Amino acid sequence: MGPLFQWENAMSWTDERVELLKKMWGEGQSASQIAKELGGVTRNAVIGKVHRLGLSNRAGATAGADAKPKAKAEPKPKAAPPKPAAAPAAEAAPKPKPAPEPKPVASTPAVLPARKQIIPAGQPLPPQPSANEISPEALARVSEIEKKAKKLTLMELTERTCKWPVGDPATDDFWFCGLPVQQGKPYCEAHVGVAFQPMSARRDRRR
DNA sequence: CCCTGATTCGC
DNA sequence: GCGAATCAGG
Repeated sequence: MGPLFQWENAMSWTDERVELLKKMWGEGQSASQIAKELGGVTRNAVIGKVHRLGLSNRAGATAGADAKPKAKAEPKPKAAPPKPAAAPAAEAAPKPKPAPEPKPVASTPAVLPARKQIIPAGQPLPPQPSANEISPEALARVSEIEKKAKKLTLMELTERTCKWPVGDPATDDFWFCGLPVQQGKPYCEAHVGVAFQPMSARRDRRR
């Protein structure tokens, strides 16, 4: 018995796994994401497989014409093998780069510098979500993630932890989200959603 | 620091 | 064929 999904005894590159790999890679997913999804493999493994499959170039998969003007990685002369450098010299392909990731273009300079006058130093700053109508869905998401929040203290925050404050700083029911931040952002994905509003859902409610 | 893919080479 | 180690760039 063991009706659970088998790891094929060795996580080999089965047809299905390869298909998923191709699918995700085609969708622009990163190797690490694919590896995580597949499980049992590292991103290196994924990248290696991707190359072996010959779909290294996501944007320039021009079959039959592999352009590799890059010949790096050779600071380790272990044997100094001969390198028949091919000279493709065919760089005229514009980079379409589908970019499946929606970029709401947050022009907002973060929410941090509110009143630098009262901020001693090294204090993250409390955004304080309010006076704003956030999407109900976003709020719901936030409420949900707050349950999973790590509830870190100010000192426990790092560059990679969500700095979204929850609760009242004057009470002991105050903590920071602490979930993994979205790269480049000070908050986790959910909180980024409410922190950076692309300006919408703004109903001019004139009483 | 984190991330990304690219490449090499021993297995 | 596989993927860890390494490299290189963002």
